[in-house]
Amino acid sequence: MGSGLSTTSHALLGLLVFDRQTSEEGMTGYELKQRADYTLRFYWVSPAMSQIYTELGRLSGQGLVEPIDDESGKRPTRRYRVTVAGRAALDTWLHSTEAEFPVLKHPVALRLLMGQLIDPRALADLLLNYQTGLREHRADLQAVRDMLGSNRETAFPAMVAEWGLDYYDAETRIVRRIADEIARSWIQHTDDVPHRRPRVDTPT
Amino acid sequence: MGSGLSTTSHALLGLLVFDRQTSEEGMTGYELKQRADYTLRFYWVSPAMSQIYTELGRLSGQGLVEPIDDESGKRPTRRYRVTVAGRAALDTWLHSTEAEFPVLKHPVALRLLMGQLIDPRALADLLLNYQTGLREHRADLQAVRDMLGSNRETAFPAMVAEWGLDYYDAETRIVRRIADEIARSWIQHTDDVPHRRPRVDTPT
DNA sequence: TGTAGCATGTAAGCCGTTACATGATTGA
DNA sequence: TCAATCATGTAACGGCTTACATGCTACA
Repeated sequence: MGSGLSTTSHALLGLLVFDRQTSEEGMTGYELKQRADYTLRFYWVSPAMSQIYTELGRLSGQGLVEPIDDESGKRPTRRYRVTVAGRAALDTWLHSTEAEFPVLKHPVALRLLMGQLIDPRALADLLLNYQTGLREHRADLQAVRDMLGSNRETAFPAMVAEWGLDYYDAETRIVRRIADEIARSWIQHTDDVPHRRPRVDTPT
Repeated sequence: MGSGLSTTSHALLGLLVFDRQTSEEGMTGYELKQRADYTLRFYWVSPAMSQIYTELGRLSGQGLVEPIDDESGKRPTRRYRVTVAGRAALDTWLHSTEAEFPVLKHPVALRLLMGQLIDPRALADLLLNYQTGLREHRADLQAVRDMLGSNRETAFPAMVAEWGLDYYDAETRIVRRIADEIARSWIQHTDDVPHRRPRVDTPT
């Protein structure tokens, strides 16, 4: 990364730029975490609280964000605001670095790859659980999309939310098809499935 | 993780179980890396060589794989074979741990989220490059799928490869739609979008 | 009164990468 | 002979998580 900042740093910087949520200026680490949980997790990750504070410290050290000690509230908190340098750093990142190809870590597909070693019932459960997870995630993301409405300022976040929804829909269709396929072929040859009875003893 | 092994460890253990590629018994770290590059990267990650050797050392230490010093070839190499305990550990992992929900790190979606800050031309490039990447990845995965043929032993890997292909197809459709949408709305309001360098108003 | 949420951090440690180091074999 | 590929590792370090530590505020 040109400036020595990770993608996560830039993502947080981006959240900070699109502040507009409270009447206060800037955001606290806590608020940042909430925002990350709300949206960022669907396309990137939601860093741990400790990581947020660490990044904020780093960004602060580079002068990309500016801490404002806010005593006005019921309790003193530290808010962070993007500086001009921070805004410039984000622009540079957006315009002069290539976007890497997405990385997908898919434990369900990984297990299905070894489907031969999995008990048919466990396999069915695996896909069923995943379908449930998909429904839940989709619902959460739908709430995000609804919240965004349809005004010009939120057009891009809304677009990305819809992208995510489409992705979940596609994934749901594919998994349903696979589950059906497996169920069918299981019924057809319950006699010769090459599955060894799983020894559930502890290794070593 | 029950046994203290990472998902990556189990993934490598899985590759080792479905050995069947050379006449030799077991696989070298190098071969394992090739296999990971070939398939694993689509659903999980392909660890660095150094990481492969580290994992092999760890698995070896736990008695889950067994090193075989092979002097028969032109040059001595160390092959690794899954032990009975290793096979049991994989079974345990597959049957008694829940599969987490997939994690997607999507730099393109992340940038699109901040689309407002991106120059329209750079934005178009971003999506164009991604579409190229999708085509390339799809072609690589198609080759994997073709290689797998349609016999009983490769049914699961083939299923997962097709899943991946469907995913790339869905993604391609979505991105094309988004790119069109952006192009259309850009043409519609070229009046209120700065034509040259985007000096979007600084917050504050 | 006590629990959930707000709020901020430090420390230990894992997972994984890049860089470094080494050397043999194959084929243009 | 020179580059690419095969082959195996160690060292330094970054990014991120969990666990730990602290304390205030709202509310049931």
